[in-house]
Order: sequence, then C-alpha cells, then structure tokens
Amino acid sequence: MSYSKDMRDLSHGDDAAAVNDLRSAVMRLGRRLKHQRVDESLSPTEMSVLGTLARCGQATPGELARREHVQPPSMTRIVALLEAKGLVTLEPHPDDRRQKVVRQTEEAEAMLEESRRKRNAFLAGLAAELTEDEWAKLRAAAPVLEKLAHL
Amino acid sequence: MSYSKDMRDLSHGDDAAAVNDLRSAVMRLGRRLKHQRVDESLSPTEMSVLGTLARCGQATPGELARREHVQPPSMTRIVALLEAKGLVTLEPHPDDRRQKVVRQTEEAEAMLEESRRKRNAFLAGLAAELTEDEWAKLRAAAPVLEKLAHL
DNA sequence: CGTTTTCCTTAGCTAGGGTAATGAGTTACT
DNA sequence: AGTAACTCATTACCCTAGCTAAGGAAAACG
Repeated sequence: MSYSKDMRDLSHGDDAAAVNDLRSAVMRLGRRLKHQRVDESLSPTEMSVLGTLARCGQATPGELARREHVQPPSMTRIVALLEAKGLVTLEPHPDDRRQKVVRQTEEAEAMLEESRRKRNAFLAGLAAELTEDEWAKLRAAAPVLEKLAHL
Repeated sequence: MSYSKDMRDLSHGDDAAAVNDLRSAVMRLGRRLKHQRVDESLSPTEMSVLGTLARCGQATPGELARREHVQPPSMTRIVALLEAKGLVTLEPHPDDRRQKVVRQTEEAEAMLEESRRKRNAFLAGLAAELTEDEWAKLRAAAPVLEKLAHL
C-alpha cells in the first residue's frame, strides 16, 4: 500500500487485474440487465432517461445525450418515443429557441414507481444468493460506478 | 439494520434506491466501456470471450454462450470471427463429434497483453479522479458483480 | 433399432445505437 | 449592424450485435 492518491500506478499487476475483472463484470451484467427489462416496451436507455429526469426535474435533449453517453440524434429518437408514449413532454426553451425542454409526466412518475416494484421482485430472486456483506459491497460501489460513468 | 440474511426486505426504500442506482450506473458505464474499446476490430463480447478462454484454457461454443449470456447462434458467429482473425482455433471434440473445442492462439495471448496495457492507459485518466478509498470499493464489488452476472 | 434430445449451424429479422448532412438560432467579431 | 462561426436539434441512412426459427448430425434413451 504505497500509492499516493494522485499517481496510483495502474500498470501494477493487481490493479490491472482488478480493472480487467471490473470491466468484464460490468459488461456481462449490463447484458444481463438489458434482457431483464422490467417494463416491456421500454428500452434500458429510455428507463435510464426517465430516471435522470426524475432526479433533475427537467433537461434539454443535449444535456440528456451527454448524461447518457449517447449521440444527440439517438436522444432525439428516444425522446420522441417517450413523448409518443405520453411519458414526457416537450416544450420550447424559454431563453433559446434552438433548444427544447424535456419534462416527465405524472404517468412517468407512476410508471417508475410500478417498475421499481417489479424490479425488486426480480432482484429478490438474486438476493437469496448474496450475503448481506456482498450487498453492502454493492451499495458502497454503486456511487463510485456512477461517478466513473460520468467522468 | 435488522434484516436477516435470507429474507431481506427488498421493498424497503433504501435497498430499492440502491438497486436502482446500481442498475443505472452499470448500464451507463457499460455503454461507456463499449466505446472505449481498446482494440479496434474487436467487439466487447469478443474481448470477453477471449478473457474467458484465457482463464479456462478451452471451452465448447455452448459453454461460452452460457457463460457470456448469449444465444448459441450468436456465439457461433463470434467464434467464427475470432477464428478468421487468427485469435482462436476450432478443433473437433475428442469424445463427442457434435461439439467443438475452442482454444485461444498465442496471438490472442499477445493481443490480450497489449490490450491490457492500452486499457490501463485509458483508466489512468479516470484514476486521478478517484480516491484510493473509492478504488477499494470497486475492487471489493467486482467479484460480486461477476457473481451477479452469472446467477 | 427408432425416438428424443443435444449441440452446432444456417437463414432471416430487429433494435438500438452511430455518422453525415441540414436548418434554424445564437454568439462573437469587427 | 452585419456577417462569420458556432451550437442545438433534427432528418436520412447505415451497421453492429444480438435474437428466433428451422435444420442436420451425433448421442442417449427406451
């Protein structure tokens, strides 16, 4: 344990292996989750966008695209689909007429709640296989993963 | 903290929120990593398969498909691509002529090493933004994520 | 033996992203 | 003020990476 905070040596074997495992695990689990979509008719990214909106209240398509690490045209399509499903509203931006403001509807709110319940039911199946200690590790790591995703 | 190991209450708010964050973070980071592919011309899943082979030494297409959570036809194509790139060999199975044995070549070994170096270079950029404590949390969680992916 | 099952493969399809090009609106620079 | 350069959203088109359905050959089972 002799690394400083700022210049950790990532070519060191142990860290390299850890990084490798982390990447592999994240990708595999991501594929898994993609299939375990709690709400039919709503893609994982659409869900994620709704989640973001729930936290931020509102956002422009460009902001959402950056946040989800998706290209603007993709976000245009996603937002359009969400609007068609009545989960989101699109208003003109007050200060800048190029932009638009995306806001979630009450239906979206309700749907997220419903979806959260289904998700928990699914995870209950997996929960039995993890110890309390393992769950604690996941909870601790979640914010870090989030941070990493936004770096 | 009053949950037993076996019957944790997953409808409890904190766990539900944690699970939500975890899912969101994993998916976003997955998308991110997908773009940061260290070796052009090699998809994330192909990389993952090579990683698995590096650990297991050899496997049948069916085993690989199960491990990567992919359907058999997909694995057939992936393996064929890897063979075309000279990263993998396909031999008939000694005991069962329906099956085949997939083994990685020396080129794959070398490529994985090279790729590991590139990956670390990329991660070094992110490393500066994380504290040692945060890295520790990630390291602790990686095996759990892996386990979760295989449940 | 014949039937059923297992493993891999072929063929055809789709979803969910990406790039390139466009148009309208804003900012910056004389 | 006028114009050049930039930014945001969109449109049009393409491509990757998975899927399902169907089939052929080998093994297992009765």
